[in-house]
Amino acid sequence: MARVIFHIDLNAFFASAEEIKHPELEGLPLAVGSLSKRSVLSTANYIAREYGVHSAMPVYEALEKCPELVIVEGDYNYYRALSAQFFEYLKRYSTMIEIASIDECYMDVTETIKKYKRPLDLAYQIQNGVYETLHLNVSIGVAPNRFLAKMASDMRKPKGITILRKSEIEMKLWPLPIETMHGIGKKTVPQLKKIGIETIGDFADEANEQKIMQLLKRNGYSMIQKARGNSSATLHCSTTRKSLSVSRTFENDLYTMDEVLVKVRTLCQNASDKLKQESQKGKLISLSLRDTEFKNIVRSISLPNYTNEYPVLYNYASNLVEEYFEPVGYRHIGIHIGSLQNADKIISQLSLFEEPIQDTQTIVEQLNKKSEGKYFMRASDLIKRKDNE
DNA sequence: TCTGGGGTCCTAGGACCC
DNA sequence: TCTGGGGTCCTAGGACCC
Repeated sequence: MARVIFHIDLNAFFASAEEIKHPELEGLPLAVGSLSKRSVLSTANYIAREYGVHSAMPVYEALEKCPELVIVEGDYNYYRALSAQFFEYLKRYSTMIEIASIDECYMDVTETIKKYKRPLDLAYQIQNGVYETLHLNVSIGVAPNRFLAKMASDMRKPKGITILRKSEIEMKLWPLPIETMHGIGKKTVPQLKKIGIETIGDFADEANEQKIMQLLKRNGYSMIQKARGNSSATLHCSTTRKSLSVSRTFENDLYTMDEVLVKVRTLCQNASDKLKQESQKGKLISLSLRDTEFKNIVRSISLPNYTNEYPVLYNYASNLVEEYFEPVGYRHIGIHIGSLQNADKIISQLSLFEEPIQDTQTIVEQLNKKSEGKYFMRASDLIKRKDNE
């Protein structure tokens, strides 16, 4: 049965949120970023965009394009709270909501829309309702599946409502340049152009199918189906997070291991705080290092137990640092915690199989004992020893 | 004065087990 | 004895998105 999917997108969300907080800034070119020298913009309002300023643009470059640009330091707790209100408001229209990011979601309104005379009435009601309740503008795409709804909401911004029926894709979707296709990024675009794919229509064309499949492998098939209007209408409404990360770019590059360890300590503390706040524990820790040449390495290790304790995280993270540090100059460090589980669930799983529950204190003591007399121990050795015990 | 921070998903090779 | 195939886990890296 055909579904009706809305894709709802908050327009220039962070910038609009700042205009609510600071009404005096309305009418000025405004961007949210950070004032440190290596920062880039998160969002620019539509006035700033007229100067060619856009998100992910380095601050210095944005100021070259628009010297009068007002840059506000981001207040992400405030944005998260506002975003939660936005999704809460939408729930009155349908509980089948897939949150795609802080400022956009998909909503299955197949049932809701039956109560409306004209299908677009619901979209207008939501658009007006969000503005009246939260003073935020949204664009809405209306389509039979997720991909088309997303493409539709992108077609008119800000404050647009766009319907994209499958019968209309030849006219409305296929003429668009391939770089506007959701899921095709800046690495793939030049490769596609090389084989003569310039538009979404070219991508959907059966004559190009073999070439595209060769280039994009397995992913190619589902992308081709999307371009032909055949993507899934099933929403993923679960909100369980799978990983969590904290990272920082530093104003000055770090050249010594001690400097790196100091930063890693703080990042692990932050990661631990966030995990505890959400009652999550992780079983995988990764350290990412970006050097002055912008080369990234990521080194990870599976932990013997789920944890959210700072001493444990730091122990493994510092082992990774000591194992892989090179005096090349690092501009960015990240700590990533994966394989997350709800903390309560872990306990019940353990007791179910009657495995010994090792409390954090014990682990820390063991780790400390093993490190005695040594400058450091490789994380992999720790795991091996654990397995042999 | 080059290029943030927080996510998701996919691929691919090797280890290891049966 | 010269060599299989399937499944799963671990690790590294990369593309993409907002």
